[in-house]
Amino acid sequence: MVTLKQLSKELGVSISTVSKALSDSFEISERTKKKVLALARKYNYRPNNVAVNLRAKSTKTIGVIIPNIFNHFYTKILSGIEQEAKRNNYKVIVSISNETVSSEKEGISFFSNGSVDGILLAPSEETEKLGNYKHISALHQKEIPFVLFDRYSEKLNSDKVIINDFDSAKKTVKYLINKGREEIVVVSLIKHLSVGELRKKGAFDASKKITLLEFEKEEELEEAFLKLIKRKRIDAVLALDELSGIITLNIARTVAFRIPEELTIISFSQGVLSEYSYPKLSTINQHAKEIGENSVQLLLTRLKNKEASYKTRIIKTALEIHQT
Amino acid sequence: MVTLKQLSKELGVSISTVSKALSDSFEISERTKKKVLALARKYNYRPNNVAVNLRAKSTKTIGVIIPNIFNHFYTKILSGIEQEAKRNNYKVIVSISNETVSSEKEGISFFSNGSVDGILLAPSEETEKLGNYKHISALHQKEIPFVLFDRYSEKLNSDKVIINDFDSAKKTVKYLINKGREEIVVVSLIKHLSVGELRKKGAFDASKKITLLEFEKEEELEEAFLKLIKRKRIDAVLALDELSGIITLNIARTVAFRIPEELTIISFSQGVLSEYSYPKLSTINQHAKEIGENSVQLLLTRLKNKEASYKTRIIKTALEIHQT
DNA sequence: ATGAAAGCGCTAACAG
DNA sequence: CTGTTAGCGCTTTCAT
Repeated sequence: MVTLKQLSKELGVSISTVSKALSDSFEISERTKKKVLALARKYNYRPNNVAVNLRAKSTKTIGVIIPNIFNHFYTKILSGIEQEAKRNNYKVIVSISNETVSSEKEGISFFSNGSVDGILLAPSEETEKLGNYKHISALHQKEIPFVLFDRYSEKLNSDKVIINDFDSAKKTVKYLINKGREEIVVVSLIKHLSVGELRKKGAFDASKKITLLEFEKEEELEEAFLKLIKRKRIDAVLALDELSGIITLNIARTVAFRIPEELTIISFSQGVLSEYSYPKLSTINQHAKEIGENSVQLLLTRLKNKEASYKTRIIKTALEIHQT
Repeated sequence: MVTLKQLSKELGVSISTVSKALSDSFEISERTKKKVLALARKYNYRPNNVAVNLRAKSTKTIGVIIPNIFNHFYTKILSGIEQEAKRNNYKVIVSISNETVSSEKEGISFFSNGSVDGILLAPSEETEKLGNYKHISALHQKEIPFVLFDRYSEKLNSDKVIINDFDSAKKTVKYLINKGREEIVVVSLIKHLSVGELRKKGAFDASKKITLLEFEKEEELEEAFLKLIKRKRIDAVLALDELSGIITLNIARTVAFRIPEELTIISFSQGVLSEYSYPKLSTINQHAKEIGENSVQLLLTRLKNKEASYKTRIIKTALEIHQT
């Protein structure tokens, strides 16, 4: 990489003259500017980012800690983050926690050395399970601004971007009841997540008369659901996560349920899974991309004003019913 | 963030003493080391990464340009990259090209200012379509090492990590023939990708008697495949990409094909889609994670020795047949 | 209109 | 064993 020093030497002017010329300073004569610009272009000069960062004491980089990159929901959030960051001339560094506390800590420490201006973070499942958020709140001491997205805790004081899980589940159950569905089953594989808890509460807030199937492992859910539908007539399923939705769908089909005529399945999701399932699953779309975009916006706002009070943005969900 | 300067001031020693003490230099007395370490811990001192980078003229960061983050295949590669990078104490910056030349160029220029030590890149679909790789080979002039993964071109001289697409397709068709399948259909939605071309050639190299359905849009493929199976008996499908596989599967089921008894479907894939399809699709697993890991390894090797000749690593595929 | 010098935070060669 | 100094590449203040 060519540097200001090299350019200045070749042009026989000082480094500062070259620097000023390149930033089109009024202090520099047109003639010199032309000369400098020409040579800079010839060598494809680009200011060394690291040096600029050191000088500016800012990196124009956002660190993202994401629990799981195989989950299409987070992938969409990441895409929203990346786009919004780029739009604001920020770079994005990614660290994947794989739902473990240890990787999450690693990621945080990875970012806590001036590599990033701020952090976007969705706590790992393990973190939520243990309820220990000290490694995250430690960012406050380090004065590294951060924004939580999707998952959060009352224990954590910070900006956050979330969806209205409680309301979404409640509204969906109400919708099912309105449609005349009477035997509603709620299935879930995300027992340990804060969002799972909220959705469950929302569903039960709409109706006490709900059967709950909540498990940690896919096979357990499969077994339980199969047993249930053999024993009892049901006509609606609300899946609190996409995987539960797909599993329920596939099992219902093996026992020849007509879907959605005999059995309505609605699933929280943002996935390819539901899109390419057969038949297409009805979903509660979580607008993942907007979650990502809003997280970036909140963080950039925070970077501009570190003293402002913490803000929460709630991204609305949309119920998408597929009749086919 | 606390700096060496601040520590040195509080301790009443010089900056370099603090620096040396923290790196456990033999030049420093045990007593001083203890004192320094204690204060450093108290303030949670971490060397400023940007300053270290400037000094070291290396960023310990890898830039990744990925065509599409919604494709599970690339997501897995990214995960492999991230893990292998972390294992070697490198950070990962991500830029998503969305299969467009313009975003790809943006990404490259984004990285070409000293932000990264090297680049990992899978060219966008548009780039492959246009056959113009100048913006990529320009990295050679800029002396930024890069490694291509998954997609590549003869026009590009570089390290690369690829799968043996030609052989995999060929072997799969042979497998089908061995199993007594006679009417084989090859379906594809990745006409414009170099890998699509290779897979197609491989399939035809195993048998000339193949029906080819190749389209750009999902609907076109759906229509054509439906028409075909109504007109003619077929007993095997090789899908060159996962989407084609799923679409074929869903259509075959609407017309009540028994799968895999009557119709074998095998698909190139690395997806959740095939895993949670019903019935489970048989797949040609591309070991995406290994592609990611190998890309990082090749790049790090290159960083150590910029003069070595270019290497190509071929990641083997595995045929995974599901009987259910 | 141009240049010299300082300083961002760090490391390391050199001096004492 | 500790300190001084230089320099990574850049921007900016302050001379000239």
